Amino acid sequence: VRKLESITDLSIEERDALSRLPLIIKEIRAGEDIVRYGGRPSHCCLLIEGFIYRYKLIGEGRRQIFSFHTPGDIPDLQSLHLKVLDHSLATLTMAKVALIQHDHLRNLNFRFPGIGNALWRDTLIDGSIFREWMAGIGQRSALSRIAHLFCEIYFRLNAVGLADGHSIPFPVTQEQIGDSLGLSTVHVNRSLQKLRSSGLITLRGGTLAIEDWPGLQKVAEFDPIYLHQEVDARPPGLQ
Amino acid sequence: VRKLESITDLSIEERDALSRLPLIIKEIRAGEDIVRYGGRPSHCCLLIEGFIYRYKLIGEGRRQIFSFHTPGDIPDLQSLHLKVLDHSLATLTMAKVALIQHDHLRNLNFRFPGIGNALWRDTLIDGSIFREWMAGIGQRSALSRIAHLFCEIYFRLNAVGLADGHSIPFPVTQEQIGDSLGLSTVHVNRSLQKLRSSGLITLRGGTLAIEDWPGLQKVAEFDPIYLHQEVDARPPGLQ
DNA sequence: CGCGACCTTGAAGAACGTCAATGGTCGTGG
DNA sequence: CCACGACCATTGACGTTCTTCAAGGTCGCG
Repeated sequence: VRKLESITDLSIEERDALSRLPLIIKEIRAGEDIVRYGGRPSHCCLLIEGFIYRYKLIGEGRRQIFSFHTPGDIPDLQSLHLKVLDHSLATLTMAKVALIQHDHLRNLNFRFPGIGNALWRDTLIDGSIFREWMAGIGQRSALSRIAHLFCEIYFRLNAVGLADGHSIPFPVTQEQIGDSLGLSTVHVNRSLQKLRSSGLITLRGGTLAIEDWPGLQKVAEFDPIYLHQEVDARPPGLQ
Repeated sequence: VRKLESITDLSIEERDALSRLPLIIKEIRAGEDIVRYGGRPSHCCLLIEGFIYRYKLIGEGRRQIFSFHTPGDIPDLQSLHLKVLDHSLATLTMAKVALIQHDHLRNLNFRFPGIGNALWRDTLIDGSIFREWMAGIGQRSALSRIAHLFCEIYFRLNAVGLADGHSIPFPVTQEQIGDSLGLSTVHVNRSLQKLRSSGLITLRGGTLAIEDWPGLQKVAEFDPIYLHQEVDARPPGLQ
């Protein structure tokens, strides 16, 4: 649970206070909304297990996905300071989340500014990732965008120890990939085939395998600086 | 200078502490970088006068602009917690900025958690705007994107009292509009002509006039919820 | 007056979207 | 165990949006 802490920053024995936070554990089925656009949540949502994503509906039947989240993330930390939610949060797979009351978190921030800063930092990284996605959607080709998404997800999962060699779980449909990158399903499909036939990746049954990291990174123009990883920023596990 | 405070949140007489902050005032010519990608600034930059923008270079000769900033903004507040800058900051016009040392700000946050929270909130709104832009670039047509940009800028300028009736200063070239929305200059030009001939706007010599707010808002599908304006969120001045 | 920065215009083409149909896989229920 | 349906991946044909290239045109300024 407190792997969140090791991700963002080194804390002292204030992790003691963290571990005493009252949590409400909740299981949610795949494909359900957790909180909705316009809502005014009174809790934050720490992801313990599974995958979730954030999105917003635009006009008629169009959807933009902003981010995919992996265990340890608190995707709606922002609701601590923004009263009304400007997007929705939904599950990709079945997920286990821990709800934390805003009041408790605020109290914690007050008593331990170090924790507050770490959380603040976390929301800033969130923003940095948005910028990178924006740049990708605005400037990169479809092929490059998809490759970039794969690089990022692999990198992030690897950082929290959820990569298995050069493979990661990636339970995202082609439609969802399209909605996250501003592409149609059909075009995602065709681009994926190119990535596959170039021997860069394999993607099947919710598992993504990076077959050629340098090659993929080159197609993606992936530079992980925007993820602001604290520590060694170790290069992905494949040798 | 402390109009920043009225924007984000109501502060007590901690505005006293704010006004005692040591500032370094600096004037910068139009079209210059203030801080660069990869830098490790030790100051934050409060914009007092003029317009500036944030951007990142992608691949060969492509550029993504993330945001335009108006007086009162602190565009690189994030550098307080993220050591290395993942994008650049540059002036659109001549600008006057106040540099504030990180240490001083951190100290202030420590002594007045209320200020810290307000600043945090500010960075969260920043992130919210990124999400909206991302959605726009990913899902909206060129016409709609441009209209949306105009709505946002007008709305923000109006909120800080810089709108003059239905006109605002908008010293942005068509190339820069294109770079911010993921469009080519040529296409921006053609789309602008459509907006003009529909009688929605006029844009000349760095001044943008909204001729038909409801019409523009409709084309843009503009919903200001994402700007998280505190107060009455008064509708734009044109009655 | 002339130069540079910006806006405008036309034509051709690439990248990507839409529509529509087919096939694969998996879980569920008969 | 098999059949069915739901969901997802795949394919082809065709259309649109947007890009690229290239050439003027306008305006302000030294």
